[in-house]
Amino acid sequence: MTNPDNVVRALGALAQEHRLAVFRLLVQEGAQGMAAGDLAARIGVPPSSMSFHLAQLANAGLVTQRRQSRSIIYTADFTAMNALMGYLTDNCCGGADCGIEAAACCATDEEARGAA
Amino acid sequence: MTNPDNVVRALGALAQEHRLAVFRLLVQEGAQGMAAGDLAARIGVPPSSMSFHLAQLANAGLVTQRRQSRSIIYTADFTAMNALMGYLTDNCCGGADCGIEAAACCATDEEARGAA
DNA sequence: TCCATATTTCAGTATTTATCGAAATATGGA
DNA sequence: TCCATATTTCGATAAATACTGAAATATGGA
Repeated sequence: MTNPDNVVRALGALAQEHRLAVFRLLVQEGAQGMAAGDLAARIGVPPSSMSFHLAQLANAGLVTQRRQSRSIIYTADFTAMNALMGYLTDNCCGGADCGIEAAACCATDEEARGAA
Repeated sequence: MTNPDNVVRALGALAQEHRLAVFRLLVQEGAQGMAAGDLAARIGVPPSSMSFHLAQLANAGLVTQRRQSRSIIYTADFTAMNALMGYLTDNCCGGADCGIEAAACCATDEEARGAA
């Protein structure tokens, strides 16, 4: 996530009403995640549209997916999210002491997927 | 910056190679900021293109501008940037204790503009 | 006033993106 | 195997965005 292309792709993925809502929902769900169909119902878009949006988020590395029986569960990738925010604030104010903090949100993605 | 529309606009503004580079440059410049023409030269795009991109960033509230003689100096709006990041991580993991930190980067915008 | 510098607006074109119904694919269970 | 559920892919259309040269606007100084 440390190269401009990936960051642009991630920001572009989030720069859309429905995808932003999906991502925030997944961030709030945490490691549990949510199935594609549930997301479609919750956000209020047809399954095919949700699939399109989820593909963009996944392509951008912002969400991961796992199959659970017939459903595909999507989970926010917190590591990617933190890297994204770190990129935006990188070397803030030329490195002067200005109180910047690298946001560390939630568990790492490996933990979120229950890799334990 | 706390409503989805504004956030989408801000993310869309950053989701473009040149604008992302401009914003990061301004973040690194801090309160000093940089003139539109200098930005165009530094990024390597024609002045008219830079103007287009700066307008998008300004419209999204990510940068502010001030005139200094014949030049227009652009400065990153750190307050907006922090609000943006806060929006993405809002209620992370359902509010469970997961180590989330609201990133506080650099000075507030008022301070950055030298309102003292 | 006149000129040089700095930036923005305009116009036209090419590219990308969002949308969603219908059809295709994949899984689980009887 | 056959059916129901869950998701994705396809196809076509509408809308938004990026790009940049030329012209317009604004400022500062002689």
